[in-house]
Amino acid sequence: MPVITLPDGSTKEFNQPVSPYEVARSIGERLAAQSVGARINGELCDLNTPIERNATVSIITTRPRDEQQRADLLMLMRHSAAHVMAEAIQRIVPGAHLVYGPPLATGFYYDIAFPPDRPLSTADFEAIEAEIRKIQQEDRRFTRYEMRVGEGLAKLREEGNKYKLDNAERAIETGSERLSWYATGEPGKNWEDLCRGPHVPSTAHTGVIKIMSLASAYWHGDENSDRLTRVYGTAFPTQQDLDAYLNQLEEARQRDHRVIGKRLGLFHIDEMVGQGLILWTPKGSVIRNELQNFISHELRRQGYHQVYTPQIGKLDLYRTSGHFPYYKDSQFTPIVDREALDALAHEGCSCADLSNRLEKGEADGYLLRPMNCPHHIRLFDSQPHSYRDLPVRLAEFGTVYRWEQSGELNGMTRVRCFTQDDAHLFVTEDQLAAELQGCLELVKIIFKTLEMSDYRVRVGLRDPDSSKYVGEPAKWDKAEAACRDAAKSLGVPFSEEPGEAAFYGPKIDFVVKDVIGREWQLGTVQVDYNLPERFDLSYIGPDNRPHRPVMIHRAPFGSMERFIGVLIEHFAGAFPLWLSPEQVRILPISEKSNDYAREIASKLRADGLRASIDDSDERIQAKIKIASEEKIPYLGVVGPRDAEARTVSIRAHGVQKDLGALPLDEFASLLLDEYQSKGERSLRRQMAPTGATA
RNA sequence: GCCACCGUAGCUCAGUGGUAGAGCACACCCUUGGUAAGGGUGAGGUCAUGGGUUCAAGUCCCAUCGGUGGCUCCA
Repeated sequence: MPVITLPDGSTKEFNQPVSPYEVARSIGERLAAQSVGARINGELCDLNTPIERNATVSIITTRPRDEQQRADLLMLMRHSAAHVMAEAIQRIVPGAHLVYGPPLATGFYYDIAFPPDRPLSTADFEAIEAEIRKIQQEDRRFTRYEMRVGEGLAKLREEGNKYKLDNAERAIETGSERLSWYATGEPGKNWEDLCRGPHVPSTAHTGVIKIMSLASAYWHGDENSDRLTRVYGTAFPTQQDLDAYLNQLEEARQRDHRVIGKRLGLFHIDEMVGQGLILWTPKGSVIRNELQNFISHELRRQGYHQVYTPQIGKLDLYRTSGHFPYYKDSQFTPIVDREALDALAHEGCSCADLSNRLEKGEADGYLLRPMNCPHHIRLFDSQPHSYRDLPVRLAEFGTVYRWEQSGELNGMTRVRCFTQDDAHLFVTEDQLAAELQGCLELVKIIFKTLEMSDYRVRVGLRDPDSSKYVGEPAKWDKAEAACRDAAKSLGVPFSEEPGEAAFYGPKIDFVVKDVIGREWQLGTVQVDYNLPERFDLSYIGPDNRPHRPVMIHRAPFGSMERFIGVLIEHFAGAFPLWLSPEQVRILPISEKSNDYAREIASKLRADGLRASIDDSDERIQAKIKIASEEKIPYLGVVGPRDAEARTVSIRAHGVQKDLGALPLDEFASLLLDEYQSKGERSLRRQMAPTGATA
């Protein structure tokens, strides 16, 4: 006799097992008609899952009441939409083998193995979507049936889809005692798919489905395994929901740093220079310089020493550090000097030989540096150190070079040459905790100054099953504990992720999302017991004996390129005053005021502001429009009235109106205050106290 | 690197085998206008590059280069 507890706390008793659908019907026919699934004791289930014991039941309908219900609805709908799409695809390409089709936060995908002679193309989308609509109109019920493990495996073997067989075996490994299928309609007669569910009641409940894109994916994510075609789609309850989503995607695209970077002329990537190599325009360079000055200032306060080291070093250096053997495939090829190369050529050494010898250390060369740490380590080690010297903190805006795979390159966020705001701290065991915290503090200062709050913190630990890490487990344990403790002291939630450590040590990463939802690691702080070992670093302790220092690698911005890429998206190109390439533009109403405008602009420039003037013969409306599109923070409009009164009429970016006039000197000093304070939009606030905003 | 798609004027894009287009930007002229685009004229393209098919290629095929979305990788 199950007693069903509903979300409002009320209960209903039934004298036989019931389904959520029947529970819904007992409440009202309309509810039942809108129902698509349920949470039974918190678990997402089919609408007709039998409930035999007392349970709490929450009905999921097409009219969600809260975020959780909406998420559940979308999950059910999209998971089911993936089936409908797969059925449609198999109607069009009968030889396609299904692999795996999960729902996602923004839609769903289905990995499918297509016959080599019939790959899927975007040209097929229209036909597939037409089939999808047919299947939806057929309104067939999602029908679940189960089999015992042995029986089920036999069925799958007979069907000859190795992928599904593999899915089943994996399910069994994780403890499933039965295998389940969902037919869209009648089992044995209609289309079906091995699937744990749950699903909506019928194909008519799968919402508005749109196929989004094609991609390739490796089976089990293993690049040596089969290459599958991943078909991405999405589904929403209504056309309006879908349109809103597509609209949102388009808006995100307009915020994309690659789009804004081009439109505002912040950086340039040139085919002739090379893939993944950023050319910083004068405007982009202003932003980078401001950020570097900002961080340099913080570093001086925290007792860092700035150093310069070369972009290149001997291969042996990176053999010692481990970078060369470990990351050989993602570095630029070593540079072998001319004499050595001539000699090798003379003895008939082939390219393969050379590569082999370089790898074995039988030939030497230079490497464009993939990391700055080896240089800093050698600099540290060039002098004997007493414990009294420590911590030694060496900082450098160090440019590094990495051969990223061409398919990975992405605007400023994934490049082949980038500059880290890098530093290496050489500390005693006792100093480690405090120094780690100091590093995290720095990252926090940066994120706060730039009003970036939407980030997550990841503590990257080693994967105990992997052999890719160097060093003794005991040291790893110590280092991981230090990272965990430091992260705790940060006061924000963090996740511990095994397998995310660097090869030489664990790390604390700050991860942000770009406009299309991809995650990028920015700031990072890493504890390293291993490189000091490899380079045999030491300092003399109070006991007059040598001790091994611990190293901290840290880069609060991460890479200047990536950080600024993300920053462009964060501000949608409308930078705060201190970062704006052009801070203020003076707009004369007509040619008659050009002289006064020039006078103002040169005064502002003399005060240290980045000021320009628009003395084109456009009308003032056009000048404002143009400046607004260029996202200039402040505009000074001047006409004869202002010239007479020695004032400037002010506009702020994102504020749709004239903020009134200020005397020239006052305007300049307010701008300077705002510039120096970084981030406070004080002038705008002062001029528009009613809270006019973007 | 892999799969799919894309590459036409500085930018955004139209152009399905038969004489290369539009808007914006740019140059010049008119306009001297007080808060989100005044008007006119003009210049600008070996249609990414190289091959091929064809009487004829921006358009079809192949290769290369570059980009986009994913996958894999990311010190």
